[in-house]
Amino acid sequence: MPELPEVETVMRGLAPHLRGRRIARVRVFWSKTIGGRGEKFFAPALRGRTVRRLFRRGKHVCLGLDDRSVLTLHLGMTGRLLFGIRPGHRKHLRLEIDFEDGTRLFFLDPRKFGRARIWAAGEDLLPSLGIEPLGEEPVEDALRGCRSRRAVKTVLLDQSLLAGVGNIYADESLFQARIHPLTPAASLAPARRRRLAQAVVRVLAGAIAGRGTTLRDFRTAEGEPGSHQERLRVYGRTGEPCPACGTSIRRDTIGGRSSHYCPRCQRAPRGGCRGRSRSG
DNA sequence: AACAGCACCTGTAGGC
DNA sequence: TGCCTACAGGTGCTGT
Repeated sequence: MPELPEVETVMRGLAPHLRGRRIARVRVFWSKTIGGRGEKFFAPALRGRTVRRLFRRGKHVCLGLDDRSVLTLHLGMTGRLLFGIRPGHRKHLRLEIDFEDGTRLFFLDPRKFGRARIWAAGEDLLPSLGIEPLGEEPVEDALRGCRSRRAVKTVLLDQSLLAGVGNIYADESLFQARIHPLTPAASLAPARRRRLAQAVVRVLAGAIAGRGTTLRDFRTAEGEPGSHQERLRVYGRTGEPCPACGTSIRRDTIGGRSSHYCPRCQRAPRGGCRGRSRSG
């Protein structure tokens, strides 16, 4: 569910409530939610710590603590971070963090794909992640450095290249850049590569402005849905007319993920779409 | 190296 | 109503 814009929105909602707060108690209700050194280490490492700052890295919400350790929270597909929950949501409660001032943070996660992990002071934080698409390093450079013949859609989802792009925004970016999702990444001409890089940045920034996309589960830290779903052009619009040319939006499975695109605006790559390469 | 397939999980929507 | 299947915003492992 949550991609970069949703995680950014959650983090921004949490920050004013958590900054400067001291952790009083941590309760784990589903042990597999805890990564790293595991559940036994988790609560003792957090108790008594004060949250200094919140930030986001890829799809992780990060809490920087006063001992310079970092708590990272990944929401998986259905994770929510809320300050209050309804009785019906109790069964999805995986983690609860109580602060000394009475603030209570609930981590709900029906599908249990979410993870919480502590990174020790000085430890390399989330080392497998690539660049931040909205950070200093240009997305275009990251794409240029990618020599892969994999489908560009698959490459956009590769967190070790661009951290934070998920299925919705990969499809939306490719549509905006008018690039077919099966185009081999390394075959993108410089102009199209630049167009794609610009599209990724624009799409992500636009989604943050809309406080994220709520298809079903996503909620801000205040419990409110995002609004960006209204602005999606192809994702989840299979069979609807393309907003640019009216052609029916297609949905194919690429790299195991549903992929939505306009077959007219996003032309198939030369040599066919299946990516079958001849050797030589 | 790259890729497909599946595992991890639960909930919901749609067809019958 | 119930049963069944398909599908879901993510990631990580295994085998080919």
